[in-house]
Amino acid sequence: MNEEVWVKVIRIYDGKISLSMKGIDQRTGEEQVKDGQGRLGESCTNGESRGKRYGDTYDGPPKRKSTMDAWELNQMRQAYGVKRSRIEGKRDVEDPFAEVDSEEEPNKEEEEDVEIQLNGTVPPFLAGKLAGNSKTYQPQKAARIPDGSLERIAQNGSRFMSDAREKKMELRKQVERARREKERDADPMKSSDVDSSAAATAIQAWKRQSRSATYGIRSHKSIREQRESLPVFAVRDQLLNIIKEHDMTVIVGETGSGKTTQITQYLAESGYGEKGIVACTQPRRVAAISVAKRVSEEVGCKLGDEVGYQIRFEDCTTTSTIIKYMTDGMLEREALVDPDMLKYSIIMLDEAHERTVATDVLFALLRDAVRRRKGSLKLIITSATLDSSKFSHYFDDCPVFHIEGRTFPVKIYYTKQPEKDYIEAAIDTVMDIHVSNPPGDILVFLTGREEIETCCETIVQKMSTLYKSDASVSELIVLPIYSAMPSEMQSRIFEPTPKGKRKVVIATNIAETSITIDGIYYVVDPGFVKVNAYDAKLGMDSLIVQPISKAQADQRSGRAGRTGPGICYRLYTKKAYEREMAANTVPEILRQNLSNTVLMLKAMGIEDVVHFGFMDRPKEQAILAALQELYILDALDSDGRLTRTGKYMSYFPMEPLMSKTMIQSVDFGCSYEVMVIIAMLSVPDVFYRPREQREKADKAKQQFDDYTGDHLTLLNVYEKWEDSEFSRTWCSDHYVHEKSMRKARDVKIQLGKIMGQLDRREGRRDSSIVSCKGDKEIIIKAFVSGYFKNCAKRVNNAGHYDEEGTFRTLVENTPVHIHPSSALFRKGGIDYVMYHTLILTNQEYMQCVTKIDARWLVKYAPRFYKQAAENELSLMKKREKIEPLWNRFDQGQEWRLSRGRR
DNA sequence: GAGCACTGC
Repeated sequence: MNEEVWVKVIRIYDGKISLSMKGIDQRTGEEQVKDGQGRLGESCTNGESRGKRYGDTYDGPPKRKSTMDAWELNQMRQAYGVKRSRIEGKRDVEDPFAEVDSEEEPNKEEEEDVEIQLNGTVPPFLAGKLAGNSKTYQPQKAARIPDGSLERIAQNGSRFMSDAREKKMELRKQVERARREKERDADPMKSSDVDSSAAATAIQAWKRQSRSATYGIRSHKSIREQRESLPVFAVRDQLLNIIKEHDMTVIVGETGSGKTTQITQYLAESGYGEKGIVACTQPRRVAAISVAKRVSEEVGCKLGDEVGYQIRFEDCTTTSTIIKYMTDGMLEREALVDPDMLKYSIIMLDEAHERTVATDVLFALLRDAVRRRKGSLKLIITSATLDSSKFSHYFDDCPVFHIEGRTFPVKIYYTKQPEKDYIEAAIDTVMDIHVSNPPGDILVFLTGREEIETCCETIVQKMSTLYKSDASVSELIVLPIYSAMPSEMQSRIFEPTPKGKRKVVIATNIAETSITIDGIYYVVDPGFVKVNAYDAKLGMDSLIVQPISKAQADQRSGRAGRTGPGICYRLYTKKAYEREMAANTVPEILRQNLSNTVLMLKAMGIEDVVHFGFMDRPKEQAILAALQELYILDALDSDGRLTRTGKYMSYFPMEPLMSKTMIQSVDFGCSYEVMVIIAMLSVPDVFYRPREQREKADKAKQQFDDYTGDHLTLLNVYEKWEDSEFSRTWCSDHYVHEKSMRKARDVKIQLGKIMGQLDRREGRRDSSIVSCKGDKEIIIKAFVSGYFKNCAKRVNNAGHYDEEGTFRTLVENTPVHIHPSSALFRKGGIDYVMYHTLILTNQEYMQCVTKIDARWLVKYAPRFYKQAAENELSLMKKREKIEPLWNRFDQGQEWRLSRGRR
């Protein structure tokens, strides 16, 4: 009588086995689940309670539904042994993801044996173009002579640093040993804190220096006197004439010329403000805010009235705003909705020589807008001396206007011989300056946090022995600064130096442009910088130490001449400067993943991205890789045109993988959770880990760890912070960066707003932001549907489970490892993982890792993955014979996986 | 059992 068909489902998850029954009730047509004891569970085909899609017009990825459904139907048929028509009738639901929340999935028994293969997706519009070249893709290098002394030093690194590192390791081992012995002997109630050990306190000595804050020197001149004393004032009329006669002008304004604050005012005064807004872009937010503040004081208005600023989370402008300072990224996003820049009568791209990606994109967009608007839009580009002719040529051979700067002369010293060890040389130079030169603070440029800390410690140690042997030596205050440092500590470098003492600031690149410190008379420049070299083929970031460019070297030495004549000690030879250094730093756009930029261009209606009018065109392969990525994400169709999904993705200010995940999460019914996690992923690392308190910090982090991995760990952190009512003390108690958390909250709010805009666009009445209420698996599945490209399997070279913990990426088969900071580090029972980024340091590491079920890849990325057929060899076994490729060679059969090695 | 230049939307 009862025609129910029940199937036994064995579920192996996290090492536990559960047994349940699954079937279809013939009377109701509902799918049902029984637990191991035969009790009836909740129906699981009903997708209604899940989040809804963007209304009924959402068309989704065109081929996905059918492919996926076919596969699923097949699986169900095999598992259930039910007639085709019956299941298909049941599966005929609107929502392609109706099944995603089912507790049990068919075919669980095969979980351990799933093999995943790449489909070898090549976008039809790129067929043939990807051939071969990608193998030869090399990231650009800054140094001109690869075998020069600088490049050699950069590659070998500092011997001093490695020795210091070894010593510290040894010290830590000793401390650890002592701690263990103490624990064994003494009573366990007594805390044996590593932090209080003598060794640690010695290292700590320099950190305890602190001083009361008193700020800067105020000028006694009136605002008008100050304005008229600036070099740019002398050429005011001349400059306005040139701008009047030409649509585009390049201005070479040296530091201290007053161009940033004055030119906008001149333009407003001469009537440009009546036809539209006078805009001025800055590469950094702090610059936009502080300049706007200064100018509003000069104009004598409230900030936000006639003079305002706009940055990502803050729009301080009104309808009466005439002069607007903004970040370049902000203007770039405005170009999405208003490519002709109709709001503006004149736009000044300030600090253009810094060549941020946003400025580079704006170069081409604004040049076109100026040409289209025929005289009603003007463009000013400010640049350093070195590129002015290149800039002029690019902007239709426009005039170049020079404004002298107001800085003091800087005497430059080079070393006679290349320095063997730049850290040691830097330390010695600082000590030398302090002992034998007249007063004036010192600024040292190093490449990273570790170098800076070691350098600080060594100088403090050396100084303390010096004080003892020579009482006449004045005190040297040692101050580190780098971006990842908490802001309270950063502000210490601005405190004026007490009389009779000297300050040495040891900084990264942050002091090159972002931060200006008063009172610097001496600059020590070893000539190196840490840069990100992005490998487009592997999708891997790596931080490498490189020689700086001439422009950078000059920028650094210029930092000594801001308050008086200064001296710059370059720890390299004059020959190295002249012959080995590149003239300019390689623009960011040539070193970066371009998928977000390409998506924006496509969203602006620019079809031929490869031939877009960049000033420095990125390598074709980098653009093609971006196009391919966008195609895989369904942001582009098979002709390379923007899809609806792609359009929606472009509304989000983040990389495409994230925006895709965000959009997909609505269908999965967990958009709230995904929104929080994405916000957390788009801010700098939230976990604070001072090196003297590592163990405490690690313990604090473990409280948040989720067994599935780091994505849900981040969610935990945010929710706990929210529970604490966004408390600052909660952050410091749990070793969490408050600055990052607050930014994450801002991003979350912004994401919510964008989602709301999408809802309105789709005419939806209910919000698409829905919570899955603790269903972890759904959240991870949503991420898989966007991040399927970033997955790895735990296998060794021979294709077996790797005992050492090596994974291999599914796309390029690159060996990678779980980063020690991950919640999954050294955890067993993990076959497949999804990661957020790859970073190359000592090893290739996956950062932010979560374990996944391999079949989700086939289910949610059917265009990209397929399950290996039973009669085929294991993919890993085949790798011994076959080269896995995204078939770049054979246009005719581009859906085939790989090509035999002949 | 290890290491995170710097921005921006």
